[in-house]
Amino acid sequence: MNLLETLQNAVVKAVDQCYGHQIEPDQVTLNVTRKDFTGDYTVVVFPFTKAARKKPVEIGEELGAYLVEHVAEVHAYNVINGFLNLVVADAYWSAFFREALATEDYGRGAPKNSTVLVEYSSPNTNKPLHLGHIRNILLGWSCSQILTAAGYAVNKVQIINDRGIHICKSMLAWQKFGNGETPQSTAMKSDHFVGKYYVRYAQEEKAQKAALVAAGQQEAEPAILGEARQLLLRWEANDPEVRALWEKMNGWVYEGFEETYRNLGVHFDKNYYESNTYLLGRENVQDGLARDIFYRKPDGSVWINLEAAKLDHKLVLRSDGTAVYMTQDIGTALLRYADFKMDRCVYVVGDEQNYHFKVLFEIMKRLGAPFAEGLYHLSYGMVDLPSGRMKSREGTVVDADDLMAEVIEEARKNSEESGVITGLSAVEKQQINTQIGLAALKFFILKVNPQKRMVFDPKESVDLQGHTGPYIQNAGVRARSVLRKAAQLEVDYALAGSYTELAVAEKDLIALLYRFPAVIQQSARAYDPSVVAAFCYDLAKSYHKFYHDYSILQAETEAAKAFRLQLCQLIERTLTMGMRLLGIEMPERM
RNA sequence: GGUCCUAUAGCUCAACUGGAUAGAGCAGCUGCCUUCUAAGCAGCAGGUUCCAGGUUCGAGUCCUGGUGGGAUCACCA
Repeated sequence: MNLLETLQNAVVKAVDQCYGHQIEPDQVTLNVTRKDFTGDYTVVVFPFTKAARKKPVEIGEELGAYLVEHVAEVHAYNVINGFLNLVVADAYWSAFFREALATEDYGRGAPKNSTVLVEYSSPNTNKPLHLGHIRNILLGWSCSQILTAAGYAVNKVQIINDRGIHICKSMLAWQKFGNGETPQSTAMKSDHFVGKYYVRYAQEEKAQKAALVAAGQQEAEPAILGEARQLLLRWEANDPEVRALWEKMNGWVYEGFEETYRNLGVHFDKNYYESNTYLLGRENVQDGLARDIFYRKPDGSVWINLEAAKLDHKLVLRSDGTAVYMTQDIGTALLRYADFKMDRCVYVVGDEQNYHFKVLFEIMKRLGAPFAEGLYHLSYGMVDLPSGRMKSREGTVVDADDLMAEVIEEARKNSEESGVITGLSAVEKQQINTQIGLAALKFFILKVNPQKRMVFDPKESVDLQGHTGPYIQNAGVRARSVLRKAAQLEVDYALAGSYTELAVAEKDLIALLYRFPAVIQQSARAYDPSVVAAFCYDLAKSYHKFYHDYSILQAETEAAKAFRLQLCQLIERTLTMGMRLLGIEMPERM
């Protein structure tokens, strides 16, 4: 039983003993005591006033006295207004600390025997990844890591939108204007290379459109659009030549994506491709039709009536019998179940698709899919620039690769200024600058609640001071530095156990570390990495202050030194793990 | 128009299921490197939590009604 439960149960018992009133443990409001008051946990006593028929302060006194007397973990109490602050015994914190220190992967939850599928990224293959994808990818990766740490078996997948008119446009432009050039011959990153032809297509279409307008034919369609459509038809008819070109160009895109993923430090367990899944789902719809889950209109199209779920009627098969997006998603979900037998499935997709997923989940429920209750849309808001929305037309789209290069370059400049790593090799420097730059970028994005639309200021994202990834890395680096020095000394760690008079700062750090496993669970429950991000920042901040105020290697006694070094160890491990859950590496020095 | 999301310091963000005096960072101003890494620490200043009602011992948080911002409501994906 953890401390919170122990205290809650103790309060239940105290209320029963003192007032003969029965309550449930979850009716006890127990908060972490705010900084300005003494204590570790606070019981809100207002809810007991009716049962006790006494003033809140009196109740607090009585409950506090009872708890101190009967509960070993409660060492002291004080009452302010209707709040009963409990001071947890140092002995409890010390015992916890020793146990946590001895736990290799402190923070990790017990295996839950439950499988979660996380779908994220899911790009189109016509252009390179941009800032919006970065938020998606970081959220997806981080959630996967957090769910894993919470005890779930996690599989990461993406579905690649590799078919459709968009890729045909790139193909067409390459055929027309490419003169056979390749990513190799132009030394371009291959997804950017393909993206270049998508842009080239758009230019051509615009030019043709302008020519038509000039000729007074506003309504006419640019010839090149017809050609692109023709290409799509040939693709659908399995034309070998078109398929070969399609495979070549998509191959280039995948190569480029892989590089970006690698640089971001993420990967997938399985890729799904729309060219394989876009025909899926029709049989499931036929099946559902037979079970009267769907209905057919006179024109042959198939629909579902979701009015009972406060949604609309939704089309699931066109009148010509072909699949729509929804059909495909139904089929893909069932295919994935066949592949992974997941209990839950998380879709990391932008919030413009909220309605789509509401409908999808409702349909899966009605189809009786075994995982239907475990479907979750991790919906995130768009990333705006200080100047407003990113618009490809205005060229304000922030490219993922450029952005990463930029933050790393900023880290490099700062490293040179600080001079700490001047002695290292070029490779080591590069590694450290990469770690720092990416930390800045990743933390900047992940510290924000996913649900909210966020403003991304490139200038601010390369900040390395304050509420940032590098600030947290720096706390870890300081701890490592001390530990490195300690390794050169004779330290008798057996003495740590005799250090029992904890300073407030030390106890606060332990109390913070104590929350780590619960933070991981909460973050997993909410599918929200910002919970872990906030924790890492809190811990780093407390450690920085501790580091400033207390001497570790020159501690007053050998026992204090041994204890503080162990404290540094556990903090370093916890920060490293917490940051890893965000996809952020900890550098050795900085 | 219907539905959903959102509004907190000059700016970017916090505030666990309703709990104490709404917190951080940035930007601005002051201090602290002869001592374990100053990418740090300490301090000053900055708020009618969009508005109006309501529920409650207690509301940034819940309810109702407004206002601003956004998304969505395709035989597109």
